[in-house]
Amino acid sequence: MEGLTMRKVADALNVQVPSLYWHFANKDALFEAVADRLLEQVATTAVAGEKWQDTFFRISCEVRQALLAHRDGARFLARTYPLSDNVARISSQMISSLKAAGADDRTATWGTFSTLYFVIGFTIEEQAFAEKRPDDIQSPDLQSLLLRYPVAAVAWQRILESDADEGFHFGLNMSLQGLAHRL
Amino acid sequence: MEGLTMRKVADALNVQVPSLYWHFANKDALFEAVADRLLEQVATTAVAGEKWQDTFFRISCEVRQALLAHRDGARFLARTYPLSDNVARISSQMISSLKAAGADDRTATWGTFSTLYFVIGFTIEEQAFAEKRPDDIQSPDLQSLLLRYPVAAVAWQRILESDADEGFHFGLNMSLQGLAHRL
DNA sequence: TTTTCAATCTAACATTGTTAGATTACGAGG
DNA sequence: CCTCGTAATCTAACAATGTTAGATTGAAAA
Repeated sequence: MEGLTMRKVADALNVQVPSLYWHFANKDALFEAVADRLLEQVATTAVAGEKWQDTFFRISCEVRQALLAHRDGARFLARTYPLSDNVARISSQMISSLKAAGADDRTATWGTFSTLYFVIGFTIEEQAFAEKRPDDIQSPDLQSLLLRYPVAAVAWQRILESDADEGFHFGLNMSLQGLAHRL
Repeated sequence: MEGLTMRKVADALNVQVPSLYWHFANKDALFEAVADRLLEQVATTAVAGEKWQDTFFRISCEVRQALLAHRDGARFLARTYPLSDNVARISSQMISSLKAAGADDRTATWGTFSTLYFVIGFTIEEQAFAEKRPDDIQSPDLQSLLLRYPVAAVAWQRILESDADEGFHFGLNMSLQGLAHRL
């Protein structure tokens, strides 16, 4: 993320840097557009008659995969609150599927966004962890930390050894069950 | 976040810039330390005999408040995966409270971190939204977006008008109920 | 008194985001 | 065919940033 500079973008486009400022007000605006592009292929087709749990599960996985597909993808999305076409389309599909199952406005809205907040939060940490250099993992500071917090040490070992999908599916199903409890 | 430069840190400490590099390898390392400091006051006292739901609720609120207390607090935390004292203490308390209620290792670990992922994801968006300039809210582009996605428009209006606490409590209780379903 | 070393300093460098203003390309109107 | 306007790019430069090399301080240890 720190490596994506206006000059590198311009080089990739075979163009000089100031030309970018004709199309985007500043670097933030360009980054916002980049972040939004990540979600372009998510929830492009609505599946008729699908159970809301399946809709939520499918779209959540799509969002996660879309963010994982590019380095720092999740952090790009977290930079700005996106009131964009893509976010509107994605959230509309989720909200509609909940309403079709009888949810009221409040439950549909917060149920949808709470689920998305988990997805984003999880993927940020997943990606930050995946890009973490492994030499930090075995530093003496960390070893002493594990000794002082044995409960956390066990949890971290589990996180290290297990598939990331497992944690994601656990948390996602947890959210869905909590949401089902409201319906 | 973009405004926090090494020079401003040095100025605030009445010190020249290169002195900072004696204490931190680079800007990233300093930022990591800053992010960790945000969580210093969270979960400092364990409440004996507390129900795990109350522990989760209390610590989650403390984390959110700690991040909201400083500009871009949540984004600072999201920059790096923190294997720190503070995170170990916080997660240990949550995991222990779940195990005391009979949860197995897997449920305790992923239940704790899934809840924290929601807290972080929610707070990132809450903070990004709060610092968004209001002139963007009424742009013609956004107005056309609301017309094209009426379902999302209703949801956004609800989010705009409602207290942020309401959404946070909804999502948090949703997670806790989903987690209770596993026990 | 000398030595050592943690901590700070001065000076400089390459890179970054951004702006001002000149230049090109090209379709519309006379 | 010429002219004009404007979308889009360019050249040149600026201030600010992260970072490093190497000199200097100050005080505790030998």
